[in-house]
Amino acid sequence: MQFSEEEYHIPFFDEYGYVRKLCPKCGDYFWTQNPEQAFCGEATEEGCAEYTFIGNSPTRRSYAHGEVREAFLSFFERKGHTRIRPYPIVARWREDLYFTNASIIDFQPYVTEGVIPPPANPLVISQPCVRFLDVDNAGPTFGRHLTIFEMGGHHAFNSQGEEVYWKDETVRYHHEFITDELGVRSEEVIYKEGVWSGGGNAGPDLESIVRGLEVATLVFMKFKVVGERFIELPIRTVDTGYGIERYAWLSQGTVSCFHAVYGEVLDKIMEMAGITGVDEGLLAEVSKLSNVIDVARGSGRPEGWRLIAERTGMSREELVEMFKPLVNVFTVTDHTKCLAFLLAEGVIPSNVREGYITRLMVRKTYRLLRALSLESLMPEIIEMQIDYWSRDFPHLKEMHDEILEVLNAELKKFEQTIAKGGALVRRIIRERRKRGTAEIPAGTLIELYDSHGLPPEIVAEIAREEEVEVDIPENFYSLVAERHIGAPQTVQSSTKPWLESEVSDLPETRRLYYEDSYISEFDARVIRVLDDDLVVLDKTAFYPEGGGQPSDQGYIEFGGSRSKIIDVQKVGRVIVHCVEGAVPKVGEAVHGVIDWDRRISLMRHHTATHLLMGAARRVLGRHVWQAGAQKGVERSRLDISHYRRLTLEEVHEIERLANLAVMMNIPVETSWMPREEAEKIYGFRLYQGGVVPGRTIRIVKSGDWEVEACGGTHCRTTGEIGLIKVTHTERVQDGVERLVFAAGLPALRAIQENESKLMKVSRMLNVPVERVERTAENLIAEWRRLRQERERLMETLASFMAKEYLKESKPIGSLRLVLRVVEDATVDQLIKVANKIAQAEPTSVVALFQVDENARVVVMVGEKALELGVRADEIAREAALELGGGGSGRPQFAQGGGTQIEHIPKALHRVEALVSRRFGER
RNA sequence: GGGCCGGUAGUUCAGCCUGGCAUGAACGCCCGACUUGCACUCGGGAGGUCGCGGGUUCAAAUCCCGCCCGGUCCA
Repeated sequence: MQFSEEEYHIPFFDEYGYVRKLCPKCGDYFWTQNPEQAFCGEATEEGCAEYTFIGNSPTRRSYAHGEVREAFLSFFERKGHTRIRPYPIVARWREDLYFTNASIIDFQPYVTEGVIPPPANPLVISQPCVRFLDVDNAGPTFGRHLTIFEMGGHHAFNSQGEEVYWKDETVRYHHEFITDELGVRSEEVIYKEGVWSGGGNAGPDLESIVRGLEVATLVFMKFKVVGERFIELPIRTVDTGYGIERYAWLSQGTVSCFHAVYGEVLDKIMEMAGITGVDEGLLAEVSKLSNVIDVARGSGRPEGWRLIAERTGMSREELVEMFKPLVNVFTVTDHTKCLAFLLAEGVIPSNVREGYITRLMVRKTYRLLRALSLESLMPEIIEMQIDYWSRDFPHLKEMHDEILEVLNAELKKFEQTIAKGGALVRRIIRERRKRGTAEIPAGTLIELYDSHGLPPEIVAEIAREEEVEVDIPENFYSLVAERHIGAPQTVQSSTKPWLESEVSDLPETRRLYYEDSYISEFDARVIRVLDDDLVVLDKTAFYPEGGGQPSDQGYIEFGGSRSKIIDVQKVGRVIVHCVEGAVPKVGEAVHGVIDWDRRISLMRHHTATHLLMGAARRVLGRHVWQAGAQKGVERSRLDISHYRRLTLEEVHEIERLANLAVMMNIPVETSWMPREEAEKIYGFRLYQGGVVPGRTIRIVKSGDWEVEACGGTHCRTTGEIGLIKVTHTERVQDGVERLVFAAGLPALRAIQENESKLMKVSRMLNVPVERVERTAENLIAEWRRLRQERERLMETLASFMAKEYLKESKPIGSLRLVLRVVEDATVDQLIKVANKIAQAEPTSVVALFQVDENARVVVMVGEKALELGVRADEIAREAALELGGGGSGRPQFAQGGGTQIEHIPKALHRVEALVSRRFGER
């Protein structure tokens, strides 16, 4: 996709004498005031330019990170923009993203699609953004890419009725900011044409480039992307992104962006890593070319390496060796800030979603620190980041303890993984060494990573200690990926998608349950019947399934008949009832009655969910978020994010606090509020239940205990819940704990059921309840003692039996045959006896039979007999054959058996015949 | 959400593929010898519902199915 010149040719360019040129290197069009400018001037990977601001700033003065932010925000405030506070970096209000990766994300999709008005128009914001996609670039590119950065955005939302500003003004604002405000000479600013698309939207954009560095992208979002086609949006959005860190870098002209932004944090990490006296001049040369060479990996464009060799007189290998630790420090500096921010917003490292990304980042940082021998200092570094950044983001300081708690728990886990894996690797090496080959094949390497989480570098490191070299295949990670292809993706089928069009012409159903959640009977009129069992009414008190609350049930009466309502669903703005039995006609009046026992129980459970959520946050910490919930009539469940298994004490405390909230009999207030107002008052913790669409949202507030955006039906006061009992907890995934609980009468029932069980046990033990525990302990101890006692007796008995049986043995040649059926014995016992006989008499051949529903035979051969060639497995097999079964074992010991117990005599005879035939005459 | 690995003595594990004695291994623990004592070393000993529940089989730690618990990779 490409846009025509027309899309970019704005009056500003003509007025300022800009000309449009085509860059022969990267093939992009750009606008410049300098007719001599040959290339686009951006330090791209293609090498259209190099950084010329290093040690040579184009701005009037140098700006610290915070100064750029403030200069940007106040400049646009003066230009009539309203300053907006930044949103969270965890984009909990969106289902398609984990993190806020641009300032416009804050306003998608509701504002950009016209569902709700923007908080201000135009507005300006400096939004911290997280881009995990850049995780491998953050560091090696000297700070051009960062996993966490601030995006300055001035946004205008233009609609038919409200035209704010569009392309020309946007570029003029930007130009004024960069020239008048920051003092960059106008002819140094190049605008490069581009096409932006993302999040289902698209539009032309202009990138602003100064001395090789792209410092801003000015996007004019005007299309919705549907398949291959671009459809004009009703709202045209000015979506600008100013790289706050890049402006700071540009203005300071430091050797890296990290030097410009991270101040004392970078200094301290450098100091910890023992990196001192880096040749600034050399560093500057490498930095200037960091767009075309990757000094950490030794990769990049050959002409880049040639150039750098010319300027520095150093080879690629020398440079890599020298710069690798430095780049590692950059990467660590970036990642630890990102982690501090993520953990501050309550992300728990886990094996799913944003938690997994966070875990990956913790582990990568740990590995890098390990390479610098600093792994034990990771908490300290994170603490430095908290300290440094809380000047601008005070919530970091507030979450200080929880950030470190979660981090330490995660580090401990990883250290355990490594320790366990290390032992495994050493075992594998020893095992292979025994078989002659010590090296570790690629397949094993992949399995170690995939199943045991051991990165190949760590395996190699351990192997080196064992003096084994490991070859890591180039395409290691694609080999891992190969193991995962063919895993079928389960697609959830949505229920009756065609239904929406069938009812979209109908007016919104009046929701009586929101007017008064205690309405249990109502009169209404049928306005549509579909499919012979789906009924739409003009108004209803039946709650449709939603927000984890199941639909109501009950019945409707009309014209003398009564039909059950078995399901209620919301389709768009219309509520559809699924009827069992006779169906009313369109226009008919119906009387609806809700199954009130069911509904009131659901209401108790729903309100109880909110109270438990509030309790969990109080007991476990503010990192706790709802990760899912399902209400039921008898039992409900609430999934919460937490970094370790809940202890019984914690569960009891949550239970206690929740019931305290019940006893306080707090009024539960529900109200409809404009989204932006609610967010302002209560913050984003409103969205515990997940995404809540719409311009106004329903707020359910239980005093100071808990506030959530929620569409469910609730009790009037918390006291109506009566009782909350957590019946069970489980771990649904790493970092998510499930509380299963009951509210109201089912809670009482749960307690009574437990009591019944306890009483039953107490009766069985014939002791009072208070003594049950002690008695059970005694019983177990006694059972243990008896089992050991029995073992000893069996042993004694076996010795005795062995002696007796040996006396009655029959000599055959030089052998002694012990052959008999033993009454009331177990196979284990027979083995013991046979063992003792064989040990006492080396010439013995023992075949002992045991009979119950089946017959079994144990055969044991003494040492001498074995030397003579008696084969226990042969005897066992032949005897068992006679019994209609099979047998096998080793020459010295074997067993067999069969179902035909009537053939025992034949089997006995066959054993004797076999032994005498083969060994009789000797 | 899906894939893979694992659950056996207090701990780390072997045995499982190919069903047939858990005389399992190492460390730890207890007793004894050596030693002033400790450590080391040597000798002896205790310690197991083989995660749980079904099934197949004469016979299951081992094979099959389900569940529980832990680890790990991917989206």
